[in-house]
Amino acid sequence: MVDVAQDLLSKLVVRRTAGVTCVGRIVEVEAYLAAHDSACHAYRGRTRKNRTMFGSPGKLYVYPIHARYCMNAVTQPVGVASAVLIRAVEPVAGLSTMRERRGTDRLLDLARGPARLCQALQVDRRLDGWDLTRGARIWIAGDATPSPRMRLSPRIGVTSNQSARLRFFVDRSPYVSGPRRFHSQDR
DNA sequence: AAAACGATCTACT
DNA sequence: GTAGATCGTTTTG
Repeated sequence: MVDVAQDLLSKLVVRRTAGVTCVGRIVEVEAYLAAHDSACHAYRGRTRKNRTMFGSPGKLYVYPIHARYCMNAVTQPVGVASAVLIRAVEPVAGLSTMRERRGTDRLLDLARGPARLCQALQVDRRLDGWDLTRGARIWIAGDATPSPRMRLSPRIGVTSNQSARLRFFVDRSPYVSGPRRFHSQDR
């Protein structure tokens, strides 16, 4: 699970909408660990809102927060409600479209933050439950980029289980949201 | 039907 | 660094 989160770092999120393809390199993620993690949306059991997390792996879990949306990849077998929150990507392609959607020209503000990147990639709740392995609309792609140096820290914005270091981010990337200080070892 | 709640963002010192 | 805005969704009466 943690290894899945770490493996997502430096992979690409590809988002295809009518006539436009936007791509971002993942530079920051957080892991949420089902039953053992009081900060996980699924901690208190299955509901309509978190049902995607309880489903099969490889699905997109989109949830609303503070009038915005954030996206996760479901990672574990059916019934184990773990997911990886994608917190920030480095814009790689489709930048002009991302600027339009975000309403800013500032490169660093395009996709630095979980709700910002959803806005830049035009992801909302209609994509909740989408199959990321389908290779359409939105999916994850690898590339030949060598594994970056990775840092760990507590997760951002959670009010419980703050001692867990389940935030992973690319060392020295300017596209990481929140504090870039780290509390632990690299990979 | 009303109120409360955020895994946040923006603008401003 | 932080106060205030924000609004879709869930929870409560």
